Amino acid sequence: MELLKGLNSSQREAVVNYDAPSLIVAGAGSGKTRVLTSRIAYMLHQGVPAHRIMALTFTNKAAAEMRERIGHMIGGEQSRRLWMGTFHSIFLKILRYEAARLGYPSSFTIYDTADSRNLIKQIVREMNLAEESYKPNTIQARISLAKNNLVTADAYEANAEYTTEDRHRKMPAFAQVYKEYARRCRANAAMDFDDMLLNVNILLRDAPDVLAKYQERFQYLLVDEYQDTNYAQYVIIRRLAAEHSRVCVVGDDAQSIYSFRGAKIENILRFRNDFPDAQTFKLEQNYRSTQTIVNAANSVIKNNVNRLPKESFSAGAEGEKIKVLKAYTDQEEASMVADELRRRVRTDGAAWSDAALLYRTNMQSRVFEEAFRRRGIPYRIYGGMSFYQRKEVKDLLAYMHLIVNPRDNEAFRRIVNYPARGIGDVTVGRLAAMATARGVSLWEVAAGDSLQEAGLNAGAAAKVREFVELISSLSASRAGAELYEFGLDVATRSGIIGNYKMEQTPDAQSALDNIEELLNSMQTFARDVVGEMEYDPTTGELVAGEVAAPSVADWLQSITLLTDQDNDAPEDRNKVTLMTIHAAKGLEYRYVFVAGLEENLFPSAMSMDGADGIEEERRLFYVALTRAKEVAVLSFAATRYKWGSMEFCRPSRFLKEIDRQHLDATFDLEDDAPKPAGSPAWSEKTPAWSPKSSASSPSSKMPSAILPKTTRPDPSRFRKMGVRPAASSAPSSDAVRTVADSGNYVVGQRVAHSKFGIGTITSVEQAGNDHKVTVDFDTDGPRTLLTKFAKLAIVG
DNA sequence: CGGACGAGGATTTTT
DNA sequence: TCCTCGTCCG
Repeated sequence: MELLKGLNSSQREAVVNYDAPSLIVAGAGSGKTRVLTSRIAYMLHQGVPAHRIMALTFTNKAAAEMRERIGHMIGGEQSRRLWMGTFHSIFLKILRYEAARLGYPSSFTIYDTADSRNLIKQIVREMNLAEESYKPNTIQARISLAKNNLVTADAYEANAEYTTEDRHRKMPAFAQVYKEYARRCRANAAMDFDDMLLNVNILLRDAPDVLAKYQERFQYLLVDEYQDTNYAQYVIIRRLAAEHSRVCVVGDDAQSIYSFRGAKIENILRFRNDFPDAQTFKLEQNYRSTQTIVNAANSVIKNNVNRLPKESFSAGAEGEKIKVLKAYTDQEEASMVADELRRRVRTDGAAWSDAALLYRTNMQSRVFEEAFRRRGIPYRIYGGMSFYQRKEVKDLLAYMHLIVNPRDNEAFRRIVNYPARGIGDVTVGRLAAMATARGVSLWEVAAGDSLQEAGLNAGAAAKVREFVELISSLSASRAGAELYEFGLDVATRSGIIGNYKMEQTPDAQSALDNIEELLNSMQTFARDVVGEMEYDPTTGELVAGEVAAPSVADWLQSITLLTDQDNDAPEDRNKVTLMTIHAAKGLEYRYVFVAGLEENLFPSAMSMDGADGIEEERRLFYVALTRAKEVAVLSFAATRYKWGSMEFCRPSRFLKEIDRQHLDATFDLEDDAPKPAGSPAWSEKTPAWSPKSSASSPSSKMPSAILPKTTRPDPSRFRKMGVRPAASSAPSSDAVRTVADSGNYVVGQRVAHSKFGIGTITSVEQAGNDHKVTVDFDTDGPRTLLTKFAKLAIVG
């Protein structure tokens, strides 16, 4: 049969035996995605209705790719009806649909990590707790851990073990903070990431009819990257599968790298206990990498105790030995890596995009950026500040959130005085006091007629009313308007655009670029969604036909869980990829460079106090190595700058764990005497879900997302295309100004956009001081753009 | 009330 | 080193 062609025998077994619980243990590069997509396609082919299948993936990108591949195999009509996505995005749909059962409006807001940390900070302040011992990050991590283990605030408070532990950790009031946090989220009609999973569990536990409905609906469950699911996700699966589902989980215990986020490797280790009649399929042949790389990776991972027996092998070429680069400083490391990379790519005639540089922490990227830039090596960085976490984007989104969900107090606070409109802390404090007293939202107080009673003077009250007026009128205009029009309306009338335009700085311009990008995404979304079929989440039946016009709420929903990936901008092609190893999961490159192989960096210092921690770091190293198809190069430095001061480093123990026969090192690793191994004694009686002491100081940064460092158009592009930059709101040369002011935007004019390419203007409209033009792009279709954003260039 | 400036603190990984 | 928070002044 066509679908099974080219599969090896174990892959084929894993595909055709779809009617019983299955554990597919898939080593790195073993064709896991292929098996998963083939299995689904095969099921569809055998007559399983698409709407009976739920496939859970680790990222949205993975889901999109699988959907596309299945579409090719079996047809888009069916693949579109599959429920495929991350736990969060799939269950968000169900949560919106069933929100009422949980006492939420279906328009509830989703708080990202920054939102929830702000709220925690505020609560700690309000409760007058010592900020030294109640660090927001610590609190957040602990709340997250509790939720991931399905411990609600009330359950937490009632558990003496937890509260005793909190007293020891000098946070006796933690349970109260947790309770208040949960209360406030609910009052704001908001859920954080962890709430989504927790609430799904509550829903499935407390609403038997809902449970039965979805059990009936989803009779086939597939879970990818099962080794990285947490307890909450595990219970969801068990609940849904309890009636008659066939669960198929796919994963590799050797690649479990998310325990800091609550992932439980035990889920995959114990699958066969949970489903005693499960069949196991092992995919051990690695089709990705050379024998050297696979064997080297095996030699490292065998140092882990906690693992499923499995030996992956490669039938490919033996390949080059793994080169190890030793540098004296982190700067030199960057230079050596950059030189080596350039040499490889050039001599092999490879593309820059064939190479990736992986590191343990985001902060390591900086020196490499410099080294690459100096050599003119094109690169792109995944990670760092995500697009959706930029201030200007969050501000604009806060307006939309407040409009969609007026109960969202956090959104209210964020924008009530941004851009500055004279509503200060004192005023907000008075509003908040009354809101608390009356048990209503800030918005309700602000929009009510008790401003005077709240203690506001006439001036403050007038400003608040003006703000209320603004939001109300924006809210009213949303009904008739197109998505993009509405977004533009918000950005303009809120004063955000004007505010940045006044600044006339590069930062402000970049903020404007980002706002434009956001507005463009509304346009793209609207265009993509219109005409899509709409299906009932419960039955999978076609609802009312095609989606006519998406709402703001639809759009917000689509972006809240959109984190990274997806943003494959065309200008990012043929560049070296720089990213953390975590971000590299699931990807592959011909050349992989892994930098910073030093004790306390990789393995990270934070992981040193337990055997589990080191094993996870080792798995992370395993993941890093197995990203390489042909060549792996490892590097480390003897000294490294940290917080401005120099530190000495020893080579990572992982280097020594690699079988020497696979290494090409011009020096003796043993020269640098390894530190005595960390004591393996870790506490025996921590509660199953309880954080180890180290787990409570998580990062304050939340990187993710891949955006090019700057989104500014590269001027050289214009030169090459024989065009010149047009209207710019930034200070610009006279020549440029002339182009803009002389109204060169006329119908029929050919123009270039840094992202959408070249197109023809089909309409021009005056919009205040600016022009609103519609451009029919040659490759990308028609779009409405504002010339004030200054990304259009006149061609010719 | 809002902006500018200075000091001090922080860095593991992210759906 | 860089970013965030707090304080001070207009």
